[in-house]
Amino acid sequence: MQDVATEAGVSKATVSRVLSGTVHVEEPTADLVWKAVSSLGYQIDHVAKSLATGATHTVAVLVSDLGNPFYPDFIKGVESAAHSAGLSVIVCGGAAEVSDHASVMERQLQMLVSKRVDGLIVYGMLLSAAQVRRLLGSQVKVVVVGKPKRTPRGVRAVDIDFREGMQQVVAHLNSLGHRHIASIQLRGYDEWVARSRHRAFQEALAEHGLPYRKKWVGWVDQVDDRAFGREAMGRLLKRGDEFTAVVCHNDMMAIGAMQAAHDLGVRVPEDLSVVGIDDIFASSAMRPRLTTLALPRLEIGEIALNCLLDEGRGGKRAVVQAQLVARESTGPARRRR
Amino acid sequence: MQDVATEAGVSKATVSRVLSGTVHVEEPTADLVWKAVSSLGYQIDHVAKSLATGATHTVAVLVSDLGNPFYPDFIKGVESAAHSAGLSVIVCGGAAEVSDHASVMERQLQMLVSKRVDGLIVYGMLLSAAQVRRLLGSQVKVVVVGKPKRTPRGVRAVDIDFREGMQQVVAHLNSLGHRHIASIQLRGYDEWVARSRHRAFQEALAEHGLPYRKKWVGWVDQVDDRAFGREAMGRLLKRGDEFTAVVCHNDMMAIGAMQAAHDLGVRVPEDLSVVGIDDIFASSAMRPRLTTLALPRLEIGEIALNCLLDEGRGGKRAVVQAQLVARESTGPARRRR
DNA sequence: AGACTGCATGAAACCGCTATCATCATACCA
DNA sequence: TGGTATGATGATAGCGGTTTCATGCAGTCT
Repeated sequence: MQDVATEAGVSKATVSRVLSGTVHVEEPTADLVWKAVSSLGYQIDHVAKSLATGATHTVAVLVSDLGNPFYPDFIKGVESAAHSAGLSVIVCGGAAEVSDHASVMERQLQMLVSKRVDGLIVYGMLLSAAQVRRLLGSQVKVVVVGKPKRTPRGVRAVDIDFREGMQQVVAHLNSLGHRHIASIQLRGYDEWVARSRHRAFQEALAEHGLPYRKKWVGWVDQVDDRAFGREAMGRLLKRGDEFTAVVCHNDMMAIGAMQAAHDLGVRVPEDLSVVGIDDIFASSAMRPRLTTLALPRLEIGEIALNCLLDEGRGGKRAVVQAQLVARESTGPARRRR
Repeated sequence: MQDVATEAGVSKATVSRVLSGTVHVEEPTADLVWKAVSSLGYQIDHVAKSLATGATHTVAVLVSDLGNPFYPDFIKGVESAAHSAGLSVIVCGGAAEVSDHASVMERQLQMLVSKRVDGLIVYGMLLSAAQVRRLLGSQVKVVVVGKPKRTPRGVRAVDIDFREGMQQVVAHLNSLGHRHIASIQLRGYDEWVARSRHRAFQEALAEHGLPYRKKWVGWVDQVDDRAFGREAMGRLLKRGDEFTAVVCHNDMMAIGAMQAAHDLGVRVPEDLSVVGIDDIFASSAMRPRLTTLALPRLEIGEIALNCLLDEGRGGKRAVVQAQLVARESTGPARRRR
C-alpha cells in the first residue's frame, strides 16, 4: 500500500480512504490512486484489514452432515446471498458419524471464534446453550435455523412452520382415507429439530381427530443416513401393526422406509403410503416418486444469511412455510393383512 | 495476550512462545503461562496471527455447483481431512447458472487471494491458465482435481483414471451384447472435465472394436442439472437411431436420460441400457437402480487436501481409480423398433 | 578465576491496514 | 480584511500477534 501511495504521490492514509470509500477524496487524487493501483496490480490484504477493523467478512455455517442432500442446497442458498454481499462462507460439516461429536463441535467453534468470523449460521441446535452464550459474548452474530421455540436472547432465528406443513400432510393422508398413521421420528443428537417435527405431527393428528400411538413410531438415532430409516421401518412393518401410512422425519428416512417396504414385499403406495420432509432432489427421481413436505431449501439459506446481515442487536426472526408436494408414494388407504 | 503475560509475570513474547510451541520454554515458566491462559479464558486471535505469520490455515474449494450431489461428498472428504489438520474450509459453489460465470469466478478468486488462503482446491478446470499462473505467483498452493492432461508447472493434481473405468463400462455393455452405444457428453463450460470422460469413452469403444458415431452423442451444455440430460436423451431417442445403450457424462445426466426414456415409453433396461458416472446417492435409490462408474468421492476430497498439505514446490500428482457398479439400469441388448 | 558458550527471557520492531488527530488550504461570514 | 467553519490530506498510533536482537545468567573450559 505504501508503494501505491508513493506511486500516486499521496499518503498511505489516502490510498486506504480511496479503496475503502469510507471518506470522500477529491476526484483527481482518487484517480491518481486508482491508476497506481491498477498499474501496480495491487490487491488489498484482507487479513491486515480484518485485524484493523475487526470485521472478517466471513461467516460460518454449521450443519450436521453434508451427506444429506438437504444441506448442500441450504448452503448453496447461504452462499449465493453471501457472495452478493461480498462475504465468504466457511462450511463445517459437523461430525454426525463421530462418537464424541460434542467435543469436535467445541473445537471447531473455538477455531471459528478465534478466526473472528462475523457470523455463524447453525442448522438446528447443534450448539449447547452455554456455547451460544459464549458466542454472543464474543460478538459473533448467530442465526439458528429450524429451531422450534424460544432461542436465547440476541440469537436470530429462521423458523420453519411445521405446524402448518404437517396440517397439509395429515389432511392429504386423511382425505385418502388413512386413519392409522405411523411415523419415523428422530431422537437424541439434535433434539430441537427432532421435536419440532414430532410435535407438529402429533398436533396435526389431533386436529384431525386421528390417533397417535406410541407403538406406531419408529425411532431413529441418526437422521442423515437412509439405512436408519430402513431399519426403523423394517421393525415397524414386522411388528405388523395396522397403520396404512407413515410420515418420516425427512426424505432420507422416507427413502430408507420405501426400501424396507420393498424388501418385505409391501407395495408403495398400494399397501402403504409414505411421505417425507425436505423434497431433496432424489425424492422426485425415484420410483414411486416420493410425496413430501417441500422446504424452500435455497431460500432458507438466503434468509438465514440476510438475518445475519441485519443490523441491530439480533433477536430477529423469520418464518418460512412448507408446501406439500403430492406424488406417487401416497395413495388411497387400504386395510393391510 | 498482554494480560496473560502480566498475569503470569512474564513477557508477551514468552506467552507467544509457549502457545505456539516453536521455542523451548522452561517448564515452570510455561506452567505459569498455561495457568494464566486458562484462568483468563484466553483464546489466541488467528487474524493477528495470520498477519504476523502469513499462514491463514484456511483452504478454499471451488466447485461448479453444489446442487450436484457429487460435490458435497467431495467437499465432505476435503473437510474431514482439513479438520484433522486444523484447517478451515471456505466453499465456493461456483456460478454454474450465472451467465458470466467467468467474471464471478474472477471476483471470488481475488477475494480468496486477498484473504490469503493457504491453498485452493479446484474441481475441474474452472480457472483459466492465466488465473492459475497468478495464483502460483501469490504463493497460494493449487490442487486441481479431475483434470486430464498436463497441468501448469507447480500445480498439484488429483487425476481420475477414466480410461480404465470406461474400459470396465464398455466391457460390461459389450458382454451384454451391446454393439451400438450412444453417449451424452458435455461441451463448453468446464471443458477439461468434459474431454477426459469423452475421450476415455471413445478409446474404450475403439479397444473393443465398437463404433463411435457422432450422431450417437447427445450434447449438453450444463452438467449439474438433470433437465439437460433429459432433453439430450429425448433428442437422441426421437431421432430413432439404433443404439441399445447410452453412457452419460455423469449420474445427473443419466437420471435425466432415464426420465426421457420413461416419457417416451422406452423401457430401461429392456429397450435401453443406461449407465452414469459418479454413483451419487440417488443412483442407488431410484428404480431401476442405476448402473454407474463409481468414484470414491470422499476419498478424492481427502487426497486432494493431502496433496495440498504436502510440502515441496508442488507438481505432485495422485491418481484414483473408478469402479463399475452394475445395477438394474443395464441389461441384455435388444434391437429397438 | 576469568573468558567463553549456550540458552531462556525481555524489549521492540514489524506484518499491512484503519482511524484518530493535526494541519493546512479554501470558503464563507460579518 | 480578519476570523472561523469546513473539508481534504498527512502523520502516526494502534489492531494482536511473531520474531529478531539484546541481555543476563548458568555452566564449561583452560
